Amino acid sequence: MNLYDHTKIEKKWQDVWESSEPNKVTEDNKKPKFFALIEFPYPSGAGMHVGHIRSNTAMDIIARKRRAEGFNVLYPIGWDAFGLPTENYAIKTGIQPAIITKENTDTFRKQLKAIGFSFDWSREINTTDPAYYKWTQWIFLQFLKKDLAYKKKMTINWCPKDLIGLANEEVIGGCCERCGTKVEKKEKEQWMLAITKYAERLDKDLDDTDFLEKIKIQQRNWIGKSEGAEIDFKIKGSEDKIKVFTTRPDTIFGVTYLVLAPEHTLVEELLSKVSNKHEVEKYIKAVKEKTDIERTDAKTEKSGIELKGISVINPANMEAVPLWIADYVLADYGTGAVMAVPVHDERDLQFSKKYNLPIKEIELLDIKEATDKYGKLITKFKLRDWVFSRQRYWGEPIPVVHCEKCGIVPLPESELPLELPKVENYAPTQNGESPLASITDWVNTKCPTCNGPAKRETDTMPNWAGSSWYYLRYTDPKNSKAFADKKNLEYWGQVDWYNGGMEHTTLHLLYSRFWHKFLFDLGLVSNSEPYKKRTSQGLILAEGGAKMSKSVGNVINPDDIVKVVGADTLRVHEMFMGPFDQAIAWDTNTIAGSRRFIERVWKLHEKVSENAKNKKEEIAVLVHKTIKKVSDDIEEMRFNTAISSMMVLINVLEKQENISKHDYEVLLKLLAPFAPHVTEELWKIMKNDDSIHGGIWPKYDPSRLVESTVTISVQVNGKTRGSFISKIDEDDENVKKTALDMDETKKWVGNNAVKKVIIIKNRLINFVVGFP
RNA sequence: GCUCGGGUGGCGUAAUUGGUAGCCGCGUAACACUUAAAAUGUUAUUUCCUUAUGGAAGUGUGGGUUCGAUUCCCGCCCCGAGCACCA
Repeated sequence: MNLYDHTKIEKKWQDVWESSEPNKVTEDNKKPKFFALIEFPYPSGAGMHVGHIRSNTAMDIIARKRRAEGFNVLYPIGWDAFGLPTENYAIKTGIQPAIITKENTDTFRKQLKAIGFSFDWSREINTTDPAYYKWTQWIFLQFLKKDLAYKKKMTINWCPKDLIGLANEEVIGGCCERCGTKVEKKEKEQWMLAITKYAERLDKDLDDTDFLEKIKIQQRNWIGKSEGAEIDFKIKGSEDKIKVFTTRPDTIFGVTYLVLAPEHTLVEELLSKVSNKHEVEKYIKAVKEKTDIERTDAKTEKSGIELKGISVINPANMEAVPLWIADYVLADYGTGAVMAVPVHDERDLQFSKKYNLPIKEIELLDIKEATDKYGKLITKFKLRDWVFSRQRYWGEPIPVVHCEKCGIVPLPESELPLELPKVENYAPTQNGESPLASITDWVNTKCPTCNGPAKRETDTMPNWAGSSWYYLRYTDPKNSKAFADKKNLEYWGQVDWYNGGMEHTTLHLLYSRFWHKFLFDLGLVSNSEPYKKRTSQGLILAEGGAKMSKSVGNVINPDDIVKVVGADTLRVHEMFMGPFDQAIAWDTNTIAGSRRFIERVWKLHEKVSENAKNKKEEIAVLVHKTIKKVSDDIEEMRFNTAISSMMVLINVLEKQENISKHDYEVLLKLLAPFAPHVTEELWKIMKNDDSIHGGIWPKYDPSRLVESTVTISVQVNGKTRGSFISKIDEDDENVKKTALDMDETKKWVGNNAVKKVIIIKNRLINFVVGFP
């Protein structure tokens, strides 16, 4: 018989699928729909990562199973292609980012096709395609119309190496997420999106989703909803009040001083009345010079200064307490002012000790009563508005102009897409302007309203923009009249299952939920949540457990693996390595096991016999059990144990003299989503005309999951001393009698009195005896 | 510090959710096939004591509940991820 030749088989079927497009879907109302989604990749120059394969294969298995279950499955793919690495490469080489992107997507497409994913390639999208980003810009204009996009002068996180402003989410431990450089502060006018307006719903609506619990928790922590009281403290001898926010109004009698953030708007007003004005000004200046990291690190010692000559009145006991400003109070959370209760707050305690402020012991009030009596109930969020500007070239141009007369004027929708102009030099400028600023004939334009001279906005959008709505575009990727046709949006509805990385939980996942809710409010989509279910895969680390990185040189190239053992083996291996949701170190040596498994499946077809005489109950039961196990495990993403159970089955089948066509084909069907090429080939060898991937998912008979005999374990005082084979559901008395007859039982029970007998049906019997 | 995970053979892991701990795979050893090697197949493989037989210990650690605990409860130690002066 012929040997298993993965190169030949995989090439053969990939060619067939390329021309016949079996996974191209249309909106077919006769079938239930299933929308499977993976995060579309950023087509980096490094090519595909084995981590992509882990996520893609998992959803591919689910998509293929759903097809076999009769669903109309949309499993699309595209490119999230705007971004810094491409731009930096362009700066270095002078090659246009669009050309680099084209090369990279070509490579990725080729690599993905070589793994045999069942994507609908006819719906491929690319965020850098003007026909696509036309609609990203269009959605931005809708935000602008609803005043949810606005410009704000603010201190931004500035990366001095990448010369770019970063969103809070992109600052990791005070450093740039991309290059690790320490982030600095810079004053800049920025475009903002008012995600905080949606904070309440983004938090609450998680209740209705089927996201993994840890994903919900992480989003909730990020949104940071907290309920507390807003309480007014009057400034003594003035009508002015200071509003503080506290979650502990019950501690109000313990207030010994009040603290304002150094940036609090009241500070400037109060300065004239302060007796130590000079010192206070000096202190504020010093704080502002500190970087965010120095300022917000909980470990650095707190500092502050008293506003001498000013005191505030505690509304609970009318006591006058001093007013301070301190760097541990944040201007942009709550009201920027806190009441300090050293007995109940660790930070206030530290501060009090440092500056010798009094510490007052108190009895707590009822939290509800205190809120009603002294203030009002209020909800605050940690979530901040989204900094939406980037001073870079390779992003969607923000479609507005600045007119001297009319101010900020949105481009008319008819002028979309506003395409990126070709430039010579992609490098950002030292003064923080986008490279677009230097293209004067593009920048200088006419105001759409008054026709007078105007300048185009030169900031571009962050690369989270295009990915905030891409799944909607898949439903109707070529539409030029709308971002997608209403009918298609309705047909595909919510994404049924979205798998991706945990690192996107507080960025992409939250941003896209926000955009979706906005579109829902405009009546453009019919669900308020984009994703029904969200799961995530664990990282694949390099051998030894370090992160894979190009600079360390420990990156595994999937092409090399495919060449040697084939795509089917690589897919099975990545699913078999370990639990899907846990990080795991790559180990090239163990691939041999997955390869052997596929070779054994291949070889087994020689044992298939039309008149196989195996009517063994043991095998029939095992086949039913395996169908159940594999089916259930795929739903729970326990791919490792699904494969393990197929291995158990083949270990038994191999030992038979011959096997039935039926049993073999069940194995092939179960394996098909994991290893689509080899199973299709074997399906044809079994003389089937149809495709294995179009067929019917195997069913099991629940009544045939157990054998007629079971092994009963015999324990004495909870220790296993022997076992025997019994009829299933044997009468307790008979089980007891058999067990007592055994030599092992006699030996361990001895002459001791049996105090108690515990029988677990079909599993064990335990004799509890008194010790001598 | 807070919030989530996790700790089981030489290694990756599994365990019907309280019921024979170690399935499946890797590796290792011996044997078969071979002139030989590779591949493949067979057998063994938690550790310790024991000639076999047979014992004992054993799921990070210390307690507890139970006839019985990897699983449940309490305390502690390590590892990973996320957040972090959020009042």
